[in-house]
Amino acid sequence: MPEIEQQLSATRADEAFRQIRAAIVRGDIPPGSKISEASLASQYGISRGPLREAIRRLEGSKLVQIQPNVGAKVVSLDIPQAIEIYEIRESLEGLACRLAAARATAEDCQALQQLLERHETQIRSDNWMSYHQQEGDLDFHYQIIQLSGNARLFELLCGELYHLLRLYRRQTGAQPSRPEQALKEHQQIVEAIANKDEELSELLMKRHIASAKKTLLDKLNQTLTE
Amino acid sequence: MPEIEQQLSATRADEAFRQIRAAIVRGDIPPGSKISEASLASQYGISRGPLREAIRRLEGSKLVQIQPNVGAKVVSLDIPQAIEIYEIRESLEGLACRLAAARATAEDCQALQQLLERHETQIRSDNWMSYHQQEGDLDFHYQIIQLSGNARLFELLCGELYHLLRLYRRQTGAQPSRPEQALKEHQQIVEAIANKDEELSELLMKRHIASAKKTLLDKLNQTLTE
DNA sequence: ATGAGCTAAATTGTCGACAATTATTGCGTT
DNA sequence: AACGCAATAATTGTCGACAATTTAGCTCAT
Repeated sequence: MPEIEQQLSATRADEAFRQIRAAIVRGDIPPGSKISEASLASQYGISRGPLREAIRRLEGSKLVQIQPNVGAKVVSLDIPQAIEIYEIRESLEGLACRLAAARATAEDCQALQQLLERHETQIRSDNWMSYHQQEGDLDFHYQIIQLSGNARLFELLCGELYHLLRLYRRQTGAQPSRPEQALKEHQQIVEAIANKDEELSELLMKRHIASAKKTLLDKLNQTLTE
Repeated sequence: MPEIEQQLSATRADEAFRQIRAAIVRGDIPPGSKISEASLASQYGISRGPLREAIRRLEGSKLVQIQPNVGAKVVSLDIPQAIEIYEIRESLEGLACRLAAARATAEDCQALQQLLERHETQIRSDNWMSYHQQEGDLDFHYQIIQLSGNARLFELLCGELYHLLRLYRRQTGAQPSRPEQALKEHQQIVEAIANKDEELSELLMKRHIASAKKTLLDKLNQTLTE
């Protein structure tokens, strides 16, 4: 019996891409910092060729910005840029939620319900850290987006925007910060989906995200007036 | 006097990226066809290194799909995928139009008006080809999106989705096919923006795009039932 | 004829070295 | 001491060659 080799990535460039992306989102490579090809190449034990390919793919994910003949820098999001992202997210997740309401089966809704119940018990427990808050919140949104059935929408939201959101949250240390309210809104959303009420589902999801956007707008105004 | 060298792109990889992208969108490299690194490299007179970087960036633009150890293929959109794109576009351009209504100045609205008047005269002229139809239509949407003031939204719609739309239209030979109706809808949208009616602007734009989406849905059903 | 298995050709992945550009350091002048 | 400039160091861009993998073609047995 041959050993089962867990082939995480077929190519070294792909492997480097995933690891660097994780390092950026995790905050190990701080936002705004310059990426040295030679340094990273030796760090991952690969040549500069595959590494450059990985960087080009990171650019496609909007996680780094490349300046020709100068180098790549990890993106650093300011508040106006984060607001731009939230505007897009509000629109797209509203769409996702409407589509989910149209297509979700009874089993799908039950799974969503169970997810929320898990979150509720976790909120009431003591070892509920802000990290799990964030991940729990993202779990819920991931599920909804996947239920939309629009693969490109899923790719766009979960494959691009969410990495940027994670990055921004880690950069500013901003946690969702209102777990009970968020859970309540999540429950309302699931109820609307279960009732197959497309319009209400979209409205509630947009409002849910708009409340997070408003926090950013307040922070921006606060920054401008002080 | 030294000759003025028009430095279109700083690097060969970037130059190749733009040229290949143009070739794909133009249809010179047909959808679904495989991309040979050696062939393209010699065609553009560069080495395989920069070419591979260009391909990785094309993957980021969703114009090619890469299979490790196999190669890159130009994407080939079927009707369900095109519908997915139109769903996203409907949502995002609705957002863009609402933002544009909120921010557009009187001069902006006047420029939009003049653009539509140019289109009107072109429609009534004889040498009005479907190619210019499409470009004129895109012109209008470009302007609106730019007026939204959301740079990331502009990047997303005009830098990614629109290339895919062009590709799909060229692949299927589907022209907008209702220039008078489209122009009328464009005029209504501009009027709503000029009145700073955000909700109506968003509604009209979404409806405008939804009508194109419906054409695709009809085609899909027709394909399924025949 | 058809299909499995092997061999060879073609294609992709990776590397190290060199060229070109940019960033830095140190010097000299004002 | 501050500024500009030149030489140098560091970094990015590019190339050609080799390794690894996939694909194509061929042989041979059923």
